[in-house]
Amino acid sequence: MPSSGSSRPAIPSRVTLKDVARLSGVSEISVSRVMRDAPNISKKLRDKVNEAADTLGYTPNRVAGALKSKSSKLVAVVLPSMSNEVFSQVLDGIEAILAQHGLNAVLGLSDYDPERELRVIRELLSWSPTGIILTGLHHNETVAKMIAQQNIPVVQIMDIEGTPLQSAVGISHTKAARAAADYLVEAGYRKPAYIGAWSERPERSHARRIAFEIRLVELGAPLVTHRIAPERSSALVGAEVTAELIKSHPDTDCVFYANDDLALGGLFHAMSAGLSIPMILQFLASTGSKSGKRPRSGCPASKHPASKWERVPLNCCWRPKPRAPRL
Amino acid sequence: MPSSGSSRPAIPSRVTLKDVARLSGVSEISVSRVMRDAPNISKKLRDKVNEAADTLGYTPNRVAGALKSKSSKLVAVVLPSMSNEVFSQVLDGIEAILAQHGLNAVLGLSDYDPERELRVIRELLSWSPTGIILTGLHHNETVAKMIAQQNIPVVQIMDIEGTPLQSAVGISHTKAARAAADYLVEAGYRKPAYIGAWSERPERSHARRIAFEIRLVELGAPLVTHRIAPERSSALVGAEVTAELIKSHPDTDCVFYANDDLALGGLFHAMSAGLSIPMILQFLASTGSKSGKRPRSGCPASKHPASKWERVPLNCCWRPKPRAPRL
DNA sequence: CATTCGATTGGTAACGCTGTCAATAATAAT
DNA sequence: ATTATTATTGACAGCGTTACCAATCGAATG
Repeated sequence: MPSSGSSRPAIPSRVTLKDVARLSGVSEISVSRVMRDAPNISKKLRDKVNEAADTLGYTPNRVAGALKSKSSKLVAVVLPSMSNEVFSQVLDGIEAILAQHGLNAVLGLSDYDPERELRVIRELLSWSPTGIILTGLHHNETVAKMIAQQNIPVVQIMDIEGTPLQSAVGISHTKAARAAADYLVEAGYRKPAYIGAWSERPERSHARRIAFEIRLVELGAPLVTHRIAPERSSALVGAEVTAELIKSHPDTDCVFYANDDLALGGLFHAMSAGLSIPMILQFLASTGSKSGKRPRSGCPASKHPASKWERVPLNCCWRPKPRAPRL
Repeated sequence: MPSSGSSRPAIPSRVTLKDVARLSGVSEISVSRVMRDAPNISKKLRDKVNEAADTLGYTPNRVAGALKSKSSKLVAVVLPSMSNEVFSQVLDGIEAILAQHGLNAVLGLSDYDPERELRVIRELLSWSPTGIILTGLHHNETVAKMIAQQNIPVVQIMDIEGTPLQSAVGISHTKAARAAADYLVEAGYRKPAYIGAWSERPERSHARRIAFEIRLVELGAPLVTHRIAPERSSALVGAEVTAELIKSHPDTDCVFYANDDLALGGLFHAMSAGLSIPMILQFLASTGSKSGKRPRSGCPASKHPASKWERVPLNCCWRPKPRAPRL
């Protein structure tokens, strides 16, 4: 109990470093170091502090720490929306790894609106995150400048075709679409069609379709037709558009869907219309459990076997400090 | 540019209140008030400050604000996982409303593990969130105590059967299951089966099954059989279990699935096995676009028509201060 | 005209923690 | 033994903002 007034119940004001320091008879900074698991702490001190902290039920105040160190254990994650299954899986993966490093995700959704995305990024940056994850590679100058000011790592996901601000993790939508075209033609299909939705809003789907079409022409099996629904993608739209497409182009022998839910709808239509769907088994197989622990080699956050240490850029662990060059 | 050394490029250190105050010739606190859109600010002052802030490209440092005010514009959101479609939709909805109020979600995933949930909650609370959203009603004393210490609003979601810490938003899984039983029996089905997965890990599904079974007995159409797969739910599991169940109990005329992906798998199986599925259209219809703006009446964050104001508990807007009683 | 009350602005002191620098003990090197 | 190096601990000063209190100004009151 940090402060106990005698007159009345007293506000159980937050337990701070100071309280722990007082109880354990060491300096505040030492408590701070123990809590952060810094290197070069004697076991004796560590034990003393931990005991006091447990007794008081101390929880570090990350806000104060972030203010002083100008970097928090938060990672800004900016996604376009949660409606697309892809992004919930992405977020799941992000969170899993962040958690292993004691980091937390602060989420921002742009709803595919660049202006809104800008606002969201600005908002999230005001939390001094230790890094930021953006979706896509198309970000304007303002974004670049804002992020540069904070000097934090940026990872852009979902796309790798273009120039990333720093680093990009994703797939080449062009190559993916070409691979799909190759696969279909090799499998013997010659009358491919394409179904997209929401007017191809996320540019990535447009890039995919174009690459798909070009490759098909190269392979001598050009697209029979394509449909881009104006609505957002959904299983219902997928089913309806598929029905219409098959009806007006009965010679179509395969369909490339821009989205998983569109494909699902198409699948429903095909099944109920009695069409043969040779790939359904593959689909089912790929719908298997998405969970399971993903082991990941991280930096050894709590082991400091050697001598001199420094924070690594990600700020989540320590590494040996390079020996300073003598003059 | 807050500080520009003449000797070298100089670190473009963060633009702060002080810089804005200097440029606009007012006090720091006034700048702070303008940025927070506090009441009782003259238009002249507001304009001066805003202009200076724009010139400098000032962005408030939420971390500092949170430290001083002991409350941030973050809302802690603790969900079990992102693998279940339900939770990504829930998160989508949460984010949409929070964004309207200038709040941001900090995400924590418990992976259905109470111990891990505790860690995550502790972690998130260290950011002085302005509120916290938990999943389910079953939380132990420690959680209750930690939250009580911070004195913030708690919303528990997904379930309303039990005693919430403060408030709960969700459905009655018991009633839902009974309603499903009623519906099926009324629709003429008499040989119901049940399929669940992952050993009924989230207690809610267990509650649902029991209520379903009881109601079915009451209605004179007891469960033919049930299957609880040990693996996590997935379409593949749904398909396999359905196949097995139908084979061993061919008289089954309807199935209650614990999860949407299980049901999807069941649907696939049924379709490819040529079974009639009277409800597929309903399913398709319900898979429609999940997006769309959800209008919501919030508190008027930026209007202060009257005289004396104070922060409202949620800390996202102002309300008139009640007149202090005279002695 | 003096007084009151509310509207508007400013000054000061933290919030709780960690970066920086410094001091002391312990150990190894010469 | 003496010096160099490393391991370990501490003191101090803010980080950038806002709570709290005080001051000023104007208009309305009596």
